[in-house]
Amino acid sequence: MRKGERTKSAILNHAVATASQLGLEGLSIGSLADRLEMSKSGLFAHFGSKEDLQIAVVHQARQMFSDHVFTPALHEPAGLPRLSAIVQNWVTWTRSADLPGGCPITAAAYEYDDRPGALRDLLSQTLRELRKTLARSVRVAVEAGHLRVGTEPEQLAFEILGIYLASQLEARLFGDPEAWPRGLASFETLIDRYRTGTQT
Amino acid sequence: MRKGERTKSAILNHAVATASQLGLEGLSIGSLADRLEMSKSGLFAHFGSKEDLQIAVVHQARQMFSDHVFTPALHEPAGLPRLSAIVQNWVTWTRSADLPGGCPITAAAYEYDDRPGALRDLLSQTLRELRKTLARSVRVAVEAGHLRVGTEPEQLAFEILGIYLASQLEARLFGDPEAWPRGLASFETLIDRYRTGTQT
DNA sequence: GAAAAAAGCGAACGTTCGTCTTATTATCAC
DNA sequence: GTGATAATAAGACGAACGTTCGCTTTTTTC
Repeated sequence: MRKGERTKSAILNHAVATASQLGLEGLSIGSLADRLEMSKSGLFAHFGSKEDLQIAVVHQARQMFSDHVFTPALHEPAGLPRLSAIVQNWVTWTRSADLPGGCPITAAAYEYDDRPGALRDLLSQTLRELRKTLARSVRVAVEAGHLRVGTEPEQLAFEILGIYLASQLEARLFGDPEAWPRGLASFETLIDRYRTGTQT
Repeated sequence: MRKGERTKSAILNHAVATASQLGLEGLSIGSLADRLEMSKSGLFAHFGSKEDLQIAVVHQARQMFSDHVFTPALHEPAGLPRLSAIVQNWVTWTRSADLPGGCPITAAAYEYDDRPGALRDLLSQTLRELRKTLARSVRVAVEAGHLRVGTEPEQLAFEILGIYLASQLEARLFGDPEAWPRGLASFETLIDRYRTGTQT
């Protein structure tokens, strides 16, 4: 009852890394087993089907996101500092060595946005929560007086997501490390538009 | 020498539509042949390999992009009107019935951003050109006095891309048609920040 | 340490994949 | 119309896919 969970965890960590590069569909049980030096059937037994493996991968990625992005941001004061920390942590996590293909959640979301099924439903819910968290941070920042009254949380969260998506795409597709600073600059400019006290 | 090109064109149109939903990797010669009611080998003969088929699909998508997005925008006056037309045409094209999975270029770019090879190179070049075109439009808009002097074309093009990516993702993953108006609203707000005469 | 349970392995399954070779049919120039 | 050529079809190939089945090994429990 103990060993199994350790193995399963190791499988999922490798699977998340692979999925970040090749996508959830690019995962193959055979090559995953090879990389982990175990048999196909032994690996397969931990999940009832490939789809269950893919779902487990998404859950693992969600957990990682929570651990590396959200939770550390709680150490920052609520409002704008916390919002900035989330964005910064997100970028940092994306660039970590554990994720050779960048954020596995946005990659999977883009991959499955047109394939109805359990995976799309799960990813849709995951991204909705992510957006809701960003919007909540914006709302708190308004209430704390960091951002102007009238700032639309949903719209701002939407634009932050856009900046992230563009940064990741350009960083990876162009192999241009300057994409991340450019994205963070866009984020700063975006926030400045709504910041209290320094509004133009 | 005539019939073959007609068939090839029909194949590519179907392939682009399929790729917009399932990705370039999701293309399969067998199912494509079934859908077109021809044999696998007959279809295959038009392309030397699957990779060549995928490359042809990207070229076809580029041509479609040019025909539906860029070329019509040339009827608008250079500068801001043309930039707005490009964005508007892009969204309209994305939502057309021929593209059940949205913009095949951004989808493919996200799919291959971590897979080195000829396809990534081609997609990288394609997206660079797209961004360059957007930036050029911004630059012309500045020169025409539509946008403020000091507006950074590259940064603005980057942000427009981000808005597009977020719109497409939310529209398709959430099945939320409001994502497109939200994206266009973000675009308007973004432009307003740099517009001459109406700056806050 | 023995018994019970969990974990992993090896081989095979039916499919589908891309690709190749060989043959047949359709198209086009003359 | 005929002959050359292009276009498509039929079929088989080896490999990889997800999945299933017994069987063996390892781990855990008592």
